[in-house]
Amino acid sequence: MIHLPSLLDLKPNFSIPAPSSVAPGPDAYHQSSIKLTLEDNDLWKDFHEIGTEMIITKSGRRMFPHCKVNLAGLIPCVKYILLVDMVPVDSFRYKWNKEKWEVAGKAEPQPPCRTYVHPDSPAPGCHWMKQSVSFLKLKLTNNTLDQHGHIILHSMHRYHPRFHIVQAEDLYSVGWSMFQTFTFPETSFTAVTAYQNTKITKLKVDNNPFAKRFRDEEEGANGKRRAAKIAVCPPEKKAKKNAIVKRESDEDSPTDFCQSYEGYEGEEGDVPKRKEDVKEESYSPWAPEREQSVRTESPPGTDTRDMYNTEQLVPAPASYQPYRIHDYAKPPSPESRVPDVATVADHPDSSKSRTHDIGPSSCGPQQQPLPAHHQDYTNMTGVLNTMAQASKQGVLSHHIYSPYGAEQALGQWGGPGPTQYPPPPHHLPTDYTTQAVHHGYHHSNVAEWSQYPLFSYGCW
DNA sequence: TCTCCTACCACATTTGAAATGC
DNA sequence: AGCATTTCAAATGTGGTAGGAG
Repeated sequence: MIHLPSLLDLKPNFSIPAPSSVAPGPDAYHQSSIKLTLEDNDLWKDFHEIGTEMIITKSGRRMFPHCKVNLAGLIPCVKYILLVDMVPVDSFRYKWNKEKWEVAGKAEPQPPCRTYVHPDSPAPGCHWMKQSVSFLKLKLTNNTLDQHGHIILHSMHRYHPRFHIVQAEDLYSVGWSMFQTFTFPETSFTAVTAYQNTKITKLKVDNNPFAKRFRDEEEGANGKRRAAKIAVCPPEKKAKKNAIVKRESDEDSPTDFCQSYEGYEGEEGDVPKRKEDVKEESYSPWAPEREQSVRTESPPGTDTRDMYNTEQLVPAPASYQPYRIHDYAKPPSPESRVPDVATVADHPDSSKSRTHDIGPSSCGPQQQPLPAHHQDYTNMTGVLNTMAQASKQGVLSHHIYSPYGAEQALGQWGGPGPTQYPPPPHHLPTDYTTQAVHHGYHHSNVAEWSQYPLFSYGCW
């Protein structure tokens, strides 16, 4: 069992650029070309600047903004599985005190770690790349006994989502598949059962169509309500909506979300106003964090996106240098066959028609992971050890927070009915994890990528 | 007393089936 | 008959709020 305080000590590990020798050469492996960009990045940053909060409820609550990404660089004919999980940003519990977050003690033991598998999974790369991928239906809960597969979090704790792209034919081969992980620091948030920061509440109300009735725009409750309705859902939009409805999967992230958000600028110039507020007040919801120079808002006057493009499992270093972690799947293990799809909100089988539309039949033979991967893996042994060290100290693994210890953390998957919760995969040895490597993408909100065994993190 | 959590509320949006039109 | 579009109601999601637990 890892002691929580050790996590802080490890933070420097992630601020140390890896030796350049570790960086893959230009012809390293094609996975390096995979790009994952966060949609609504500006909205996320708006929230992040204030200190994003996400409501968690017993029955499960969607995120807002919800995770929506664009993928590029995948092999069109190869099948991939997309997953999201939540990892603690640090080892603290927080409290909201006088307009800012303060550390309120050590984090509670990590609740059962769960991973949300995108319902379209598995699907060929062309499917993922043809349009944005939304995790709208992902839900957060504070109910540790949740039976619905929602992601379980602790209130008043900070988390950030990780996106995993697994090259796998099906969920049962995830255990030994190639995968890459992406994170966006601006998507970090504090799980709460009730909003603490009124600025966050306002931002949510202003941007979330479901909360439209709480907007205090145009005075006059009734007139306002009607006006808002007309503005957000004009006739042509409704027709458009109907078309969207027919589209499949979580892609359904209502376009209204984006549209209302983007269009909202026009209304009373509210968005710029908000930003001004933030600057003027030098608002700092994360005082403790800043004291540590661990992660904060973007430096002024720069394109912060590159700086956010950081693959990491702890808050980004102050330098905001982009990193990526390399690693490779462990050779297939009979015991690690079954991925933890127990945590899937919508069973992947629901990938159904839309996936099939562009299914393998149109793409020719399926490709298997390239042998080159193993070669690279071999070449990076030294780096792997470095990361393994960090992992052993709990940086990479969820279970470091587990109240059950490693074995019991695994055992958590045996809980609910077998039909809902397939057998748990085994952890892979952390020896396969690697040190972060500096990487210089220059795309806007493209996350850096990493590769390491899918089951290296504790919940698997 | 304070902090945090829960249940409930009213309202907006989403969803999908039925109705209608071409 | 088949398809596209529109309508409508149920389901779902939202933040606010009161009250309870610790």
